[in-house]
This record gives sequence, C-alpha cells and structure tokens, in this order.
Amino acid sequence: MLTRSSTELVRQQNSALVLASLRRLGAQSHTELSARTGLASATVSAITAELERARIIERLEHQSAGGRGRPRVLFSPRRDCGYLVAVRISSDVVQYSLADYAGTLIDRFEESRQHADPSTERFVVTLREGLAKALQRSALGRERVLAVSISSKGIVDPTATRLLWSPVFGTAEIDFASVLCEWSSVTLSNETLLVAHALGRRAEKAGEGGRSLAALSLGHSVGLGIASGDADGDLKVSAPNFGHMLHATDGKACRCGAQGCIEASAGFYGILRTAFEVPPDTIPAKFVPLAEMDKIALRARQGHRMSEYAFRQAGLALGQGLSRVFSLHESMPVTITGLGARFMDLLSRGIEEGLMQTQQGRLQGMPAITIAPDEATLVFEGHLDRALTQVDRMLAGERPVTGDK
Amino acid sequence: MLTRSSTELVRQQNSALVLASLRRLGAQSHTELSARTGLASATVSAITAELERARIIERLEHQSAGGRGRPRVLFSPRRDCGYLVAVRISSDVVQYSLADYAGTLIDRFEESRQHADPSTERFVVTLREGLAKALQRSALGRERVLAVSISSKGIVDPTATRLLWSPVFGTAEIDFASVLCEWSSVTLSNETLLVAHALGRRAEKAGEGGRSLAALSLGHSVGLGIASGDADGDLKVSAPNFGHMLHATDGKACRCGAQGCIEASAGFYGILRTAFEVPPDTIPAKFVPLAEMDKIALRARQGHRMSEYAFRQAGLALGQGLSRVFSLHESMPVTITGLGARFMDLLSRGIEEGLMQTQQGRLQGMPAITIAPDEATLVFEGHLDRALTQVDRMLAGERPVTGDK
DNA sequence: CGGAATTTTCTCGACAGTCGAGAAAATAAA
DNA sequence: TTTATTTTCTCGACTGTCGAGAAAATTCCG
Repeated sequence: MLTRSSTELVRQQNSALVLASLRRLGAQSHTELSARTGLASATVSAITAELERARIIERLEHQSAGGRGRPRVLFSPRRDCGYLVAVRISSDVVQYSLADYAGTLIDRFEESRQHADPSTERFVVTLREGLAKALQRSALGRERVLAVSISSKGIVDPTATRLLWSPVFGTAEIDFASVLCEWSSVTLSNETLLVAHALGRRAEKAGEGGRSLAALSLGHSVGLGIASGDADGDLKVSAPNFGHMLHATDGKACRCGAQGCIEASAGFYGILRTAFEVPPDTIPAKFVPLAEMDKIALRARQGHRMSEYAFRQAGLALGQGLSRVFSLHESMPVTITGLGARFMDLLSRGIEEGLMQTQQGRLQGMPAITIAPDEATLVFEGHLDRALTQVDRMLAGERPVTGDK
Repeated sequence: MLTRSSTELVRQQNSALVLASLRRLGAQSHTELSARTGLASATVSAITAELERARIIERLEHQSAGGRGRPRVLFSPRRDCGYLVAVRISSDVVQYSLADYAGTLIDRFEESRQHADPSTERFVVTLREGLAKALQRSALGRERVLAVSISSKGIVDPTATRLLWSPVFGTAEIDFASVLCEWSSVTLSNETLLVAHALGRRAEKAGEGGRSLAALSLGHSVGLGIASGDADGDLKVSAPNFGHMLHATDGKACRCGAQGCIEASAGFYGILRTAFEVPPDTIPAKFVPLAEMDKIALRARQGHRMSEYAFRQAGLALGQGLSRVFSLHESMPVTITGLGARFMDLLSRGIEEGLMQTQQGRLQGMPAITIAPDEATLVFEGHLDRALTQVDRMLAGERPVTGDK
C-alpha cells in the first residue's frame, strides 16, 4: 500500500531537491535552480527564503561576470551549518574523518586496532573515544555533528545500523545505532557499497545516469557493490554478500567457516594457498602481507606455473561469480578497486573465461571492466554523499521557527 | 536527483491510494477509507466525490447492518468501469482471460500454438487475432480495455514491454508495446514474477508484509521470482534469470546454448538426461511429456538408483542456486510451484544439501519451504493485481471533466 | 410516538503550497 | 541619461489537506 501525501510533504520534497542541487552542483542562482529542479521561479524564491532564514544556505555576493542585465546572486549551502564524521573500519586501523556540510575535509586521523582483541565491547569503547577525539581536535560540540557515517567490510542489515557479520568481528553483531545513541544520525554501510555509490554519482555527473554498474573490491576479502538508477532517477545501491557466495564445491576452506566461497579462491589467502599448494582445507591465514602477494605475482609474471594458476583460478572464481550476479540482475560495467587491482593483468584471463560461460555472458557480451586504484577516495566520496543526502532531507524536513519573521 | 512534486500530484497519489484500497479490500465506507488511508475525512469526501463524478466508483445502497447511528454507505469500484485482458503464453498454448475492473473473470479461452513454427511474425498475428476474439466474444469495444497484461517465461527487459529471451522464441525479441500499439496499456511480465507478486500480496493481506519471499517454478524450465516490500510498503518484484544462472562447470548442455545452467540439471530434460544416463553434452529434448517424468519419479521412489540420483542432482542445483540468490539478497522463504512441485519428495534432500553449504545458509538457517500447486491461479492473481494497480494509477491521474458539474 | 443518543457523512473556513504573470531591481550598452 | 536586457521578487489565483462542527440517519428508551 502506498503512503499518504500532503502539501507539507511536497514542500519538504522540493526543499530537499533544491538543497541537494546546491550541494551536488555547487553554488547556483535563482534561475539556475529553477531550471535545474523544474520548479517555478516563485517556488524557488519561497524555498530559498526559508532556507536562508533557517541559516542553512547563504548568498554569495555577486560574481558580476559578463553579460548585461541584473547580475545573478548565487546561493550556496553554509559550510558551518553542520558537520559529519565518517568512520572507516578496516582490519588494522580505524580512520576518522571530519567534514563540513559543503563536503570539504576538515580533519582526519587514524587509530590502530590491536589485532589480539576482537572483542566488540572493547571496540565500542575505542570508537566512542575516537569520536570524542574528533570533536575535541576541532573544538566542536556534539550537537554540531549532524551525521555519523560508519563503514566496514561485511554484511550490514537492511536498516543500515547493524553489522551482522564482518571479517573483523565474525558473527559478533554490533548495533551501531543503539551503541552510539547519543549521536544524532548514525548509519552503517558496507564499504564496497560506498564505492559503488560514489561511482554511480560520478557516472550521473558525467551524464551516464540510469545505467547500472558494479564495484568489485579485491583484497584480503572480496566485496561487491551494485548501483543502479531507479525509476525516479534516484540512486539505489546494494551490497550483496559476494565474497561468500558459493563458488564451487571444491572444498576450499574459507575463513567464514564455510567451504567453496568465492573469497576462498579469490581472496589474498586463497590465492596464496593455491600458489603454495597448501591443502585446500587448511584454515586460512588471518592476514597476508601485501609484499607476499607481490612476490607471488612477480613469480607468476615470470612464468612460474603454480603462481600463474593461482591467479587464474582466482579470476575464474570472480568471473563466474560476476556472471551469476549478472544473471540475477543484468549485465553491467564493472570497476575494480582495492589492493588486488594491481594484479588485474594476472586475473583478467580467468575473469573473462568465467564470464563467457553463461547465457547472460553470451547474450550481452563482455562487460566493460575498468580499474580504479583510489579506493580510499571513493569510499570517502560515498560516505559524504550518502550522509549529506540524509542531512539534506533532515534539514529540509525541519519546520522553520515560527514567529521568527 | 529526485523529482519535483506539486499539489496535483498529491491529489493523484491520494486518489490512487483510495482506489487501491477499495479494490484490494473490497467495498468500504467513508470512515473506513479515512482510517485505512490515514487521510482526513474531508479529504476522503473530496476524493470519493470526484471519483464518483468520473463514474469510476459507485455507492452501494446501505447494508443497514446492526449498530445504531447513521448507517454507513459503502463505496465500491464500478466493475464496468473498464476491462483488462491477461494473456498467458506458454510453450504449447496461449490463454486469454478477460476480467472486469473488480477483478472477476468474465471469459477465458485458449488457442493452441503450432510447435512447428516459432516465427515471431506469425505469433504476433495470432496474438492480435486472439485479442480481437476476446473482445468479440464479450461484445466489447477496444476502448473499454484499459490494460493488456502479457506473461511468458523468459527474460523481460526492465521497461516491461520487450521479451529478450524465451524458451519459446529463443533470442528472437518481441516488443509487445510497439507490436500492440493500438491497445492502450500493454505490459509484459515474467511468469514467475507474477507468482511472486501474487504471493507477496497474499502475505501482505495475512499481515506478513515487508518480508521478502521467493517463488520457484519447476517444470520444463526453471523460473524464480522475488518479492519484497520496499521502504514505502510498496511491493517490489523481480525475476532473475535463475534457470540459466551458472550452476557448475559440469558441461551439461542447456537448451539456451550454454553449459552448466541450473536448468540443465534441474529442468525436466536435465533430470531425464541424468536418469537415462544420456551423455551430458547431448542437445536436450524440446519437450518432455509429464507422464515420462512421472515414470522416472516412480522408479526413483521404488529405489532405482540412477533415477533417484537424477532428482537429487536436480535438487542440489536448485539448493545451491538458491543459496547464491540468498547471498546476493537475503535469506527468505521459498514457495515452490509448477508441474515439478509434485516431485518435491525426491528433490528436497538435494535442495537442503545445497542450501546448507554456504555461509548464508549457516548464518540464517534453512528457509521455510512451502508448496503451492495452483500455479495457474497465482499467475492470474499476479496479472490482475499488477494490471489493476496500473489502471488505478491511470484512473486517478485523469483530471475530471471540467464544467460537467 | 417523540426525544435523546449515537454514528456517519458532509460542509465550511483556515492554512500550506505551487504557479504564471508582471513589477521591480540592477546592470551594460547606446 | 536613456534604453535594453536579464534576474529577482511579489501578488493573486488555484489546488489541495485538515479540523471542527453542522447535518443526516438511525437506534434506544421512556
């Protein structure tokens, strides 16, 4: 059943529309806003006036650039209107980034995690300390932070607050919303979902909106994010549990406890295991140093058979996995990120082989595959856009102070 | 980017809301509508008045049942307000059903298709003839038909008009919207998607809305539909290309031309091939009579090893495939329909085995599996609900005749 | 049989929002 | 200084929702 609608909702929607346009495309004048959003000029006036009164946007005094006629006055979101903290949890380190409402990075620092103790209680304590530190370093009050956006590898529940499974904490769940209840808006996202989100936005900006795309992150673990423009032109993203989807019943042990996962063949430890001819049922190493992987890759490039084979098998697992994903969605271009992207020369043959084995592969041909080495940038972009979009909606939803004139 | 909103859209949305409520839950009074939709009484008045003026709904004179106070007057959609034709294309027959706006079946007939000629041009001609016949049998004009809903097994493009691949026509595409351009609203849906849609509505009515569910149709081919309630409580359905998702690189030839598809193991021809120990690369039979399958099943139940094995392998393919789907979405209950549902006793062991091999299976346990033998009913229900929901939106969108008073 | 109680439906005025048109403002060019 | 041009702002018309209370239709009860 649909939900009921009312005139206030209309204003809320349109305010958010204006706000999002300003934030995504930068400062814009009255007329530009009107053209971009499709709203009548009068409506834009009403909305900007309200947002200005609420001190959410401000007018930049005129940039009297050429042309005759009355000069445009540009509106722009006030950067000090609020702040957001992005927290990126990875296996060895937790990175905190503070950004303002305009999306510019203000402060960033990292806290290393001790591998020895994967207790969630301990982690939550250090997380709170980290957030407190972020506030303190920039001398901000907690009420100035409008959103906390957390990311981790692993499985996130649909409400985007609970971490159901992760390589770091295993099945020990963490409900970030309740654990950080004193913070205003807490969301948790899968890391590769953020990458897909950022790539989707970039494609949108480049005028290729609406098409689906996939982000594949290769490293110690394997992650997939899918972004597709929905009917309203809104960006829909999802993060399937790709790394632990069944690849083959080959008995390769995965660190998740199951066997035959894609990661057991295509994660760093899976490649290492095959290259060194370790029995497939061996419990995988917790962590494989990148230098070790580089050595294997070097040997493979020099023609060492088993190393070459290991990468080829990894590629095959990825290719077949992608073909299965495409069967369930549709064929789409793939962008590869993560530490493992540097091995694409060794992986690509297997990937192609795996992709072309299915009906979907034959019907639609090989998808475009590109490499994006700057995963960290993409993750941060994703954090920003998701959190700020939410903030937009929140700010647009707040009714103006009545009687303030 | 979101889309702009306006007051007229609000009315449209709320009208559709009222209309959908009337159609789904039957005749309702003013107050019931107000409570159900959350709209103010005055708003309901305005909307019902408008719909009544447009001759889309009518008031049933009072059912003065018990209770004191002014008796309620029930509104109900006018059944003669419009009609819809549902066309179900299957491998050997095309079924036409004519229903009125209240969803009651008025006429139904079938036209057999000649197997010999799978040309799409010929088919389109007979399709038009079939539709004309449906009109003529009930003495209706074409303008009275508000929607034509077509279903087939196979892959449908996202705009729901083009058939991209089907077991009947292969890769010969048909764009039903352009081929039937003289009909008002033509939509094409995958058959199992309709089943999932109908099951989703049933679950919604039973108060189990919001949860995802999957429909698995077993027969000559294998189809999957997924229904899940989205954020607005609206029903989202999709039909992944499950039958031709890669199962294993076992070299079993599929009729789609690829190898190792789920259908090559779990479709009727796949089971037959294994049971009779035909080489796996044999081009599969076009059609396997149900009696033949029953014979194999009988032998399997009597302990014949190879027949038993064939069903078990089929189950395994299904179970592993489902586990992969669950990895990409989430674990969800499965309803099994189609001719093959009668073999569930033979399939279930393999299905369970396949499902429990993955992380997802372990984390979330075995999904509930139920059997729904009445696939035809479910398909028709799906046709009705999807088409009528669309009609609701269309009727609600039409502005009233001005000056008609 | 008539009035009170009760429940439902309808109506009216207030309020919120969008839109188009045209007035007002601000600048460059003539 | 005037005119042309472009942008921004303002006003009135229109549409929509909502709450409150009037009006309608029925049962209950003396």
